[in-house]
Amino acid sequence: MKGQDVILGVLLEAPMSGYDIKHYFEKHFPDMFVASFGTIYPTLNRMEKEGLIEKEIVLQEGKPNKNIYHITEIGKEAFHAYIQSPIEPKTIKYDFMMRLVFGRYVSQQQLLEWLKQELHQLKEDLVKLRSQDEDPCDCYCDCQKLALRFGIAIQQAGVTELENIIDEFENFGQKETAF
Amino acid sequence: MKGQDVILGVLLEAPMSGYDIKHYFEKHFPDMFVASFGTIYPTLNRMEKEGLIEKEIVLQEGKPNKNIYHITEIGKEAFHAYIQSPIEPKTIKYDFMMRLVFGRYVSQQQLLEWLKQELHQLKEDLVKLRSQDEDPCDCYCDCQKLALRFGIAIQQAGVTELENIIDEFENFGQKETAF
DNA sequence: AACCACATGTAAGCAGTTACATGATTTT
DNA sequence: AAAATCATGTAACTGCTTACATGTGGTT
Repeated sequence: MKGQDVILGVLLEAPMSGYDIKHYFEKHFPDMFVASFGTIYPTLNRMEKEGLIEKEIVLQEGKPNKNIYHITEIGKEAFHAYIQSPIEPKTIKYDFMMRLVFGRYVSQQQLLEWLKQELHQLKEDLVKLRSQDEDPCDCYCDCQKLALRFGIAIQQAGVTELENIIDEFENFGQKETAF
Repeated sequence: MKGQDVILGVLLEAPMSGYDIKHYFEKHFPDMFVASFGTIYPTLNRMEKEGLIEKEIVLQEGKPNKNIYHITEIGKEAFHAYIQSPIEPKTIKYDFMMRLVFGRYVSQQQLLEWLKQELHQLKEDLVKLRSQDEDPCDCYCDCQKLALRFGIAIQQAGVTELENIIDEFENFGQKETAF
């Protein structure tokens, strides 16, 4: 799964600009895929050259022009090649987890700060996912609801466990260093 | 967090070869960090040149020689620079989740297969984590136990939710297409 | 006979990031 | 006056992957 595959997937739903695509990613695929403009724009240009997508320049007043891309037949074929390929194993780079593993090399205060920081982040993400789940504007198909539900379950578990860990830490852990 | 930082972290615990480091990663950091030999060996060579680590060649009989690396003072400083830098946001590339989102473009059979496949994978990973948690040979510090506990909680939630989803799918979902 | 574990390494390539450049409009 | 939103793009770089090369000894 690379940028191209995900871009084709969203263009299958509706024609969009690179700018739109990035915001679509951020809204609908948090914790699934990240892409910066530096990836999206060059990828779109390459895809257009290869005939996977076609550009339509939309003139706007007071705003820069938009390049609206729509998927071609060749693009649809490329998407189906992806969707029928074997699922790639997930890859995670979870710095917070690494910090935990290396926790013995920092102070208890530092560790607690990290825990609280991560909890804050997880909670924020969870709120986003839930609001998306309840939003009737995004007319999700059942599959998208499934993905959302799966994501929420995992996120919720992370929040709960972190809360427990922080609780224990504040009630027992800190004392060990304090005395 | 890049390869170098994690390598320094494990060398802080014990001197190791590149081969050992990879296996250490796989055992202790599943779902946190992945690195292939193609990353590890060149990184180790670069780090040696920069004076972060030092090599000791251990001759072995019947086996190839080993390059055992140990961390230097400069290496320890580099590790502390990492551990005191702000935590990087986690990055995930979760193909399975993407497939779910794009699920409407495939058959119900395909979707169910994906769900079962992912459940199998998650369960396998969970078993690994649990066996590590119970293994007294790896004398973990409290922080490592915390990391493990956090990882297990998330993994367990994924397994449970997927099982529910598959259950519902087999009892209701399939009928819609079958009749 | 084939394959896996042990052990290290190189070369080519790729996907993606960061930082920069441009520039109007709207909000704080 | 400053910052954010809208909108696209390039150039330099980096971190990593894939595939290959090499070779012994033990297992199936």
